[in-house]
Amino acid sequence: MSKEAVWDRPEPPSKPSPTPLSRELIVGAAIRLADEGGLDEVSFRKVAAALNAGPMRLYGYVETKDELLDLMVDEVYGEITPPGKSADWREGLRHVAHGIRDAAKRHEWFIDLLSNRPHQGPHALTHMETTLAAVRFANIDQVLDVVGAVMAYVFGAVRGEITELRAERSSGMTEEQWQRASGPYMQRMLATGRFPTLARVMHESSDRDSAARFETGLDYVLDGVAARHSL
Amino acid sequence: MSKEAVWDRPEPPSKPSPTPLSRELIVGAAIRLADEGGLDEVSFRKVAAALNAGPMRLYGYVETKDELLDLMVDEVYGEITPPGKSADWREGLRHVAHGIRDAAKRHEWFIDLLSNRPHQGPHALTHMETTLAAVRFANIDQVLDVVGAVMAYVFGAVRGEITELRAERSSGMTEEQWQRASGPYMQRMLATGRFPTLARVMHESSDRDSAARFETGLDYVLDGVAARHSL
DNA sequence: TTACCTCCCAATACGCTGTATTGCTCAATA
DNA sequence: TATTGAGCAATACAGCGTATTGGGAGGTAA
Repeated sequence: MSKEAVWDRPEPPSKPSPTPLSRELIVGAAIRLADEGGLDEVSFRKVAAALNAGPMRLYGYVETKDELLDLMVDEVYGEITPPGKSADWREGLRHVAHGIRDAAKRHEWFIDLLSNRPHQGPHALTHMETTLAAVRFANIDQVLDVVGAVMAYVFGAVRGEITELRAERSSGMTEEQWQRASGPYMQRMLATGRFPTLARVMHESSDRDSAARFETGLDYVLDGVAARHSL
Repeated sequence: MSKEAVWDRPEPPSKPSPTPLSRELIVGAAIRLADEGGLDEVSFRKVAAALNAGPMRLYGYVETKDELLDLMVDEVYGEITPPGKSADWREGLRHVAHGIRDAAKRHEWFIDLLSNRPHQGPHALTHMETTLAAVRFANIDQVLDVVGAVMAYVFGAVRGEITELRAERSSGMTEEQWQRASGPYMQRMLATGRFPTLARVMHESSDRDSAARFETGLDYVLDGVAARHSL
């Protein structure tokens, strides 16, 4: 007795055309996810899903999640254009500073991945190389000090900007004044009278834009370098 | 028919004497765990276990894990002694800088919690208040710029130090030289000849201790402030 | 052509996370 | 004494990184 045909038999799982994968594709997808939804969106499961793959397939290309994050960081370093061959160390360091700041604004998660592990990817190394090369002092120890200090300032300042930006976004968007943004709690604290200077700052300071503040701080550092080494 | 006695009946769960709890106890336990094993050791389950309690009991005192982390951060701010009433703004800012650096060395996780959210706990606010008050410039905008720049440098520099320290610890302990520490990979990269300045730095720079480098950078910033505002 | 082997991928599984929900037990009140 | 309320423990759920397992396709040997 021949069985009747089953016309509407569902396709067997049907291989949703297993996309060929690569490290670049994976890192790219992870960066896209992180740009859109923050680092929380970067999980092996989600990255894989974005590439029509099962989570475990990624392990063929990337050993651990930490490695994926390292690759993402290095990719960002790759986006930063190196300083030109100008003889002016100030100009060179300014270029580097803005390069990092701009990259961090494009990829807000970048700054969160700084504390994990020193950056030794190829792009990070070339970035370091060109930065060091931009400061042509005779004394190599001085070069290290100067570059180290500028980088420290830049990372710290950018971290602050991003943090502030996130706070504004999460606490109701577009509050132009910080004290309004942090709402009743801050008002109450200031009302205690225990923070007179803080209160004065809140009320009397003109809220200058963040780019200008970044620039001012950078000027302090560069001026300090010039003063110390009398350049 | 009377049942035989069961002499070795296990005690019913027996209430392991439910320790009284408090926010301070919880935050204290969390800090201790983080100091010993890093932020990964701070989970509601582990903190609760350290206090002989079930995980869910903590929710009576702390709303979310983020709140717990905020409390930990504020506790650290509380440990930092404020600058004295000296009239010297340089001295004041130096004191603040070292206070933060020392605290971060005691609690390495502190620096990891900086990017999450602006610090507005009571101790953080007093810290900010005393810091601002230490810089008695007439122009309040200048005060903000200066304090902002110094804090940015300090946080960035400390982040770098901690990161380096962790890398040394994880890659085989006590390698005095960075290039040796990062092992064959770094050697290969330098051997490519693509990083001449980096190579020169690695080989020729004297490895000065991190405290001195921190100090030098801080001097740059303070000198720059003095130069810009001609003090 | 048929049998087998190998490699790649998917599925499953484990232990961990933060936290919502449920249920129990004891103390104080009506 | 009966009832209610509070506080805590236990359970449950969805997500995580990743180790392990299993199956199906492709190439090779008989």
